[in-house]
Amino acid sequence: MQTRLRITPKYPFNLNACLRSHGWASLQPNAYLPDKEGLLRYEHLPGFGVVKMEVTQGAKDGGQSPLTVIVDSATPLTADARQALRKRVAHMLRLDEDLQPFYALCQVKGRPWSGIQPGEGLLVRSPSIYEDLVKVICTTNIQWGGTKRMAAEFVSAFGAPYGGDGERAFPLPEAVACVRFEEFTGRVRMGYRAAYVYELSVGAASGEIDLSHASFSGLTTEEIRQRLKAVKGVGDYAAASMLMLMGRYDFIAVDTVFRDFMKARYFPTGDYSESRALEIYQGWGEWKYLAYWFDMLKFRQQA
DNA sequence: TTCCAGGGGTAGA
DNA sequence: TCTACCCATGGA
Repeated sequence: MQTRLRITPKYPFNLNACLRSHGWASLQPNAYLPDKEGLLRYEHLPGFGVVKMEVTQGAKDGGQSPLTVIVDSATPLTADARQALRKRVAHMLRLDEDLQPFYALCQVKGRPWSGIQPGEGLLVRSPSIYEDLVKVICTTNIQWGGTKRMAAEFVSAFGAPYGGDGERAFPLPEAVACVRFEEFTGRVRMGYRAAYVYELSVGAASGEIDLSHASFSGLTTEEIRQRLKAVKGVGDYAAASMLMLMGRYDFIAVDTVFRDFMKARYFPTGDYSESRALEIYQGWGEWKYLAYWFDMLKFRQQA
């Protein structure tokens, strides 16, 4: 059963540029479709089931060209499922996020930021905070290939299946919480991160850890940061990454990617220090992460 | 074989 | 608040 949904972006948006700008689009249950310049994902809609969806955009240069979502499901999409899916796609692609103040500041700051096309390079995220938290924990102290492997194993071991070909949606915390820790570590090789992901899943399933979007709305960035850091396995890097995914750009996630870029762009003589590196983006206020992110994207494009 | 990766928790100062 | 030390796992 196939359904086509059409979503017109409220602001300029370039799907392909967003999918290619960082790795989130290729972490299971997501996959980047290079030939279609689109996104494939298996999504679990509670009360309905698991669907397969492909998101593409008509115009290659983005703009406000409509997005097409082709949804495959075992039974016809209900009105509720259709609405839930629209909401999730919009959230994943940040279609409702107003970045006009950031783009205006970019024009003031000049190169390379003034060269940013609105809607390019935005960071794709997951429909749920739980999924992003698990994935961010799986980026810590490991190479990208390891993160992809862990996401794939986690989905394969605990995700709800779509059809019979092995494709699965991202697991719900309840699916993890209902097995013992020994079984969890036996099915997914996450190393010492396993304890963090398991504890997070048990807490989210029991309601002890509230990861609903609503529970974070209205909080200051610092309040959200403190809540995130209360999760075991989440330190400064992971909290900053999560804040970015949640649309708060006040903090920069300092990791090897940040350090390597800063050394290449601003400290080629080897006098790098973290505090001096962070000072460079101090004037960007609530847009520091995006300033750094686009600085890096433009630097890479140039290289 | 050794090092270290898109770090974080903990103990001790 | 800062620093050492330890943490599983796999790629280089």
